[in-house]
Amino acid sequence: MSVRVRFAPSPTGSLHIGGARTALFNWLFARRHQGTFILRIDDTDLDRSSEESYRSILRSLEWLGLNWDEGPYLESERLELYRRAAEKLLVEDKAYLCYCTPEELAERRREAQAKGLAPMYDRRCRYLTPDERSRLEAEGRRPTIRLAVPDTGTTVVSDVIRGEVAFDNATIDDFIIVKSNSMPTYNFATVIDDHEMGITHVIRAEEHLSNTPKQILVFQALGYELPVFAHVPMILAPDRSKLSKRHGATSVEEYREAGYLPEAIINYLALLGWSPEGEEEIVPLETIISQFSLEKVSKNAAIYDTKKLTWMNGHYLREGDLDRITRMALPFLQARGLVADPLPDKNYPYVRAVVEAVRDRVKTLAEVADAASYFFTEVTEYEEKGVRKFFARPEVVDLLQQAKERLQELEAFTMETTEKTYRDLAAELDIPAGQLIHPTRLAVSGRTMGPGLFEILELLGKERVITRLEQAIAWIRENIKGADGESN
RNA sequence: GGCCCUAUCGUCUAGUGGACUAGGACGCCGCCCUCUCACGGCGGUAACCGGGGUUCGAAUCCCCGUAGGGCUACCA
Repeated sequence: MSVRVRFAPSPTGSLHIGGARTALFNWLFARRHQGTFILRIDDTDLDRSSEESYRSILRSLEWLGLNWDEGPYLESERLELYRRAAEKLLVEDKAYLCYCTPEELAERRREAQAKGLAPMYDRRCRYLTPDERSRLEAEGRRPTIRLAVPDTGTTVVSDVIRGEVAFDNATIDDFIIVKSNSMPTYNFATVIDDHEMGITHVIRAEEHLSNTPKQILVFQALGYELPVFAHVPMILAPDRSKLSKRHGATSVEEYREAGYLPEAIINYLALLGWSPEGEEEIVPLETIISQFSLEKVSKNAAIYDTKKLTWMNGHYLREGDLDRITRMALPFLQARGLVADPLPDKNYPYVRAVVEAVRDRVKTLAEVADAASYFFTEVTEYEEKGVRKFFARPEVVDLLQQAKERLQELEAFTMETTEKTYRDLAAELDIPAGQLIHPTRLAVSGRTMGPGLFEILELLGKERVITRLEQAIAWIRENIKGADGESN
């Protein structure tokens, strides 16, 4: 039997990293077994579902490369299926109409808790007489449908990751399967869909483990065959609490906007709760797919660690195909107004070269843009620390002046020729090359760190280098006391 | 409160009774490389939640605590 799995988010927010990992594990499992990965949207909660969330989730999945083979199916478009199933259970007396209102239920729940009792539904509508029923209906009450749960016996969840987990039926409520607005509840719709869609493996977050016996009861009531269950551990925020917005970036879209690469997120997420055979942490997707197995998924909840993700992102940024990285960096450069949008084709090679020079020393696409600014704009200020260190020396104006003159004579302005010029000059002056290099970097970039100086010079080109050198000399003369040997 | 899951360095994890002096990765620290910053290389720091068992032997099996998490909704 071929594998069929599904990812079934509710469209009540953007895809967060926990959901992304659940989707990833389903996707990996499908790909590993040449199965089918289905996307289903569990939008039975009319109040909380939104079109924007739906679009955002699809966008995130696509961006991550978690392509689905079927769907997206919307539960809200499959209501007839749930209605028929509920009808069948009603006819077979496996479910019943309940006329209690939410207010009444809340009140009884509150009372039970006050007495220290388990806040379970008291099943009062389970054995209503026809008279009682028509009286309640006459009151205009809109009923829900509840499953008639056996009060004895146990329901065992057989879970690939956790083994056999037994639940005492007596602890399970006669839970609602159809709401009074005739929408099915999650525990009902999910069962029918999993059955109808021929889902063979239900891979989902651990928060659903406790719901599973209820679903199994529905499977059994409907006479459906059970799928295999696998409950993957939750992903927790750094303070061990459940993930939420107050923990900073938790949605896939936020990571995308912060300049993370999909392959880094995929690699990182794959290692959160699962581990490959070797000791290598940078694992190509093909390897992850070929090695992925539910049995190797760990049981304990994981706390996500942005530091490791960032490290991985830096790796993929450095190693990735340059054209692709450049394309991905482009929006970040444009957002800062550094390059035109759209970028004229003739400017592409320069942007590409800048990205190449800069990407070795940053970890995100946003940082690529930050580190590249002076390749696209004038240098208007010099880093304070660098000024003190390199511009404040009395001989610096003379040094920059000499360097400028030598560079001016250059025909070919390349990494090699500029470096030779600097090395030779340093040798002639009998000073370490650094004394020339550091002030020059500050002069042409405004910064004390960055790519190798000669790489910068070649990229900037002779004209801009000379101009920036002159500007720096003027700036020093104006701002640094006693900078010019002859002025006092 | 009831039910369920989980428990190895700060974090992600390897580990399925002897190969454990507990391995790897991120982070952090140091050194090397070097025009700076990174990269890279080398080295270091750091963990089996506690208590009882079982066993010749326990990180590994069992029990009890404790801690964290989940479910207990006309949310999913």
